[in-house]
Amino acid sequence: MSTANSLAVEDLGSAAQRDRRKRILDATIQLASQGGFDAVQMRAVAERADVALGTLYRYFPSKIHLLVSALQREFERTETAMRERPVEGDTAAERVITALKRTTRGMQSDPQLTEALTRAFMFADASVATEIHQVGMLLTSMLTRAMYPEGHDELTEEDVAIARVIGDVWLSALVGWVTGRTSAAETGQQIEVAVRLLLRD
Amino acid sequence: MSTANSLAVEDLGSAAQRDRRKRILDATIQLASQGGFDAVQMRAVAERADVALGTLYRYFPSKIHLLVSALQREFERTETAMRERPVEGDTAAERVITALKRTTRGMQSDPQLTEALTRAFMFADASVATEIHQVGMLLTSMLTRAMYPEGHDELTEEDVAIARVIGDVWLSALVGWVTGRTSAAETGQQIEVAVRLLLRD
DNA sequence: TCTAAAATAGGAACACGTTCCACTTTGGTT
DNA sequence: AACCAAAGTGGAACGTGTTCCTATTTTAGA
Repeated sequence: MSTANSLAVEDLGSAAQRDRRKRILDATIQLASQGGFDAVQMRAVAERADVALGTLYRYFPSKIHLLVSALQREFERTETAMRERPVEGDTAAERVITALKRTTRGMQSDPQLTEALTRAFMFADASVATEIHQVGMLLTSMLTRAMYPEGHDELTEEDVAIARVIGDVWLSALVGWVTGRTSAAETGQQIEVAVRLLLRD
Repeated sequence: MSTANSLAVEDLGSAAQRDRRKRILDATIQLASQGGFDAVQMRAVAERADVALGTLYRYFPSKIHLLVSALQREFERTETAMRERPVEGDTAAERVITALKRTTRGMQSDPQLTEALTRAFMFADASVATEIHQVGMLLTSMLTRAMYPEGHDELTEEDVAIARVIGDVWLSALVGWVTGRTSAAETGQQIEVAVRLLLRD
């Protein structure tokens, strides 16, 4: 869209557009935080972001896109934080467990928000593939970094496979918790067991 | 509800009620099979099942309940079939892989239906906990039976944990496939890798 | 500075899940 | 056989995601 000066893959447009986008995502997170998935109503988001409904749909073509994009932004924050302050621990298993539990605890401290973002993620269809993929990459990279903190560039296929399996379990556990099928403690257990099964060294 | 003669946990009511329930689930599966999640519209289900909209809601309090109940019925069929013709294979890993691939292939032969049922399952909230739990039990029992075909009654906690992790991976893989993020081949790969990581003996 | 194109505002309209209501039918009890 | 409570019918109505349209404002380029 903008004629020059696009930094990379992402072209965020003018400052005004970046600002609108930010306002929309902020409004989304606020509403989700207060009332979960159902409270994120497109008219409410538009109003709170001080934007017309049509504009909201120009930026995000559906409620699911909107929520998954919000998830992506939150997740990028988490990933940055984790990169700045890496987890400690003697074994890969310990570090991964610590990293996941830290993240999980963060999410569980805002249950409504987590519910909204997780449900959106799980409900997303093919049209959201791009955003979903990015979130998946972030998760995998977070996990492999916890496995090999010192920039090992020797990631075997097995390493990546393990990270992906752990990611799957974590997502399932999160869904279980979000939908009230498992307690926070059980969620932690579930992750810990899986990691120990996969990373025994 | 019925005064006497309730066999067990499930009380399915009179023959007419069983028949209505069956007609509704049949209609659901037909519509899902043709057009996926979006095509399962409550008015359309009611019409095809020859039932009033209010009656449909009396039997199934929401679209999600309806679809998850349909999933449950389908899954029970699968589980029975698998019980009658157990998978063969020398190791637990082989048998589990075969069982999952067989099931996956069955689901992939009706993509729209699978999409509808899987999305409903992932979107379900706490109010569907009962049905979800039953499906989870079916899946775990299918997996442990593949792991120990000859009625081993010595299921350790680790065995169950492994089965659960495999189930999680399978679900994630299925979601990935349903939402067009991964191909059928990749889905099989993903499952196979996970099982081999977890069941190396 | 002026102008055409793009973006936004504001809001009506539509679709589908869900609820509700008035009326009718059914099935078991007396 | 008459009766009553439960179940079912048919359809209106409501909420929220989504689409669409016109008028206005902003932006980029000549």
